[in-house]
Amino acid sequence: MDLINLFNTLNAIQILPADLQLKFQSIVIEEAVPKKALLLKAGMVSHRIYFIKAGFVRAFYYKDGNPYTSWFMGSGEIIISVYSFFSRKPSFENIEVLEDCVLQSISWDQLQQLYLAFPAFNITGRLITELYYIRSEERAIDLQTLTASQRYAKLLAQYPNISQVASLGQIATYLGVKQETLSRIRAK
Amino acid sequence: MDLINLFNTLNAIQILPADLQLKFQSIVIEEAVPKKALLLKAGMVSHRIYFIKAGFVRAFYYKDGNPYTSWFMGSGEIIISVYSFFSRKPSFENIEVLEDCVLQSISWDQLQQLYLAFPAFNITGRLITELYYIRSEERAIDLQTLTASQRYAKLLAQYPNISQVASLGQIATYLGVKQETLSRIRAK
DNA sequence: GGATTCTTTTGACTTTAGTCAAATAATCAT
DNA sequence: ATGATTATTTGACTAAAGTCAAAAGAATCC
Repeated sequence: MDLINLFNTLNAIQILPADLQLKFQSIVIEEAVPKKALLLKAGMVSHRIYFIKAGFVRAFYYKDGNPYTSWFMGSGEIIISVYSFFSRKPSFENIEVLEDCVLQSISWDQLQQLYLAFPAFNITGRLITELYYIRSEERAIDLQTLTASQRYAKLLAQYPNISQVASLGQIATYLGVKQETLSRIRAK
Repeated sequence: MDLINLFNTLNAIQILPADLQLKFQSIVIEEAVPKKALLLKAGMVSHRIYFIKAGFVRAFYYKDGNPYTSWFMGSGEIIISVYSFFSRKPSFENIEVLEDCVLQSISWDQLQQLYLAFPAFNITGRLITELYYIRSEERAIDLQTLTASQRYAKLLAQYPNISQVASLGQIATYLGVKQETLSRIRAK
């Protein structure tokens, strides 16, 4: 299996030794997941940690009956529903495929075994958790300090072709504005 | 030293065995910290994890020269600048005492020693980290889904006498509105 | 391929929040 | 205590975002 992209992402955090790379080769599974599939349903426990080899996904949750997007992720990124995956409790959010994906993943149990067998890999694990934490803080800071159009510009810089894969409404709830407002931000 | 409140908070997460309680007795230091003191200055690394026995604090950061409040914490709560404390890197945020405090704390090194000597305490540590993560996610969700006055009502429910210790401007930046707007929210 | 459904845009209007300035209230230092 | 400083409130106005409804544009399905 071609794990080059996954190794590139992990090596950027901390270099993976050769024996750990071999171990990955033996446990990672790869699957093609079509648009509209749900990787995680609210109420279920997140069991797997995924790497997006190709494709695009979003996470969303419901509040007072209305859907809100929590985040988007594209190829080269690692996806989990952080709270559910680490706490082993039911997720409040859903993860949905927006563009046909090739995903590579391992289970929570396999990850724990990697931590036991390769203690240095705990550092990578901790750093990934920190990256997620920082991302969550940054999101709150953006909502607190940026205007709606600044947040939209930032999202576009991160995912330049997001408009081709996510709907106006999905992007609007991520930004915290109504879709009519986002349409007008785009127009100018 | 009176660690009853601290033990109550930790026991609510996971029961602390007697020998660990004794260990705490020997390493926790208690200090009185006056209003306006800075527990952490941006650019410095967060070295200690504090328990607020009494008092009130806030964390804030600067963006484009303007201060923004990240969070408030009161007695019975555990405070750290999560990112800096765990990553051992300089903090982007400041922690400021808003009301004279009695703080109990241990250092990062001591915490690591507790993890080594009492492996089960890792679970408490992980749960505290999760609580912080959830708090950060909840903050983003509130900014995304609630109106300014709903956010203010929620803050008041959490810290009913916050107006006595935090200024209008400090609360306003936490809520993501101008202080004139918060003044008008209060008026009605 | 054309009707149906869903998504996005536009328009007119309302509500909410921001801006700037001045007035009032509260706090602090001597 | 009292004058000075700082914090909060209020007013009049502007800007931004929300609401509701309808029209235009895309995508999808027999």
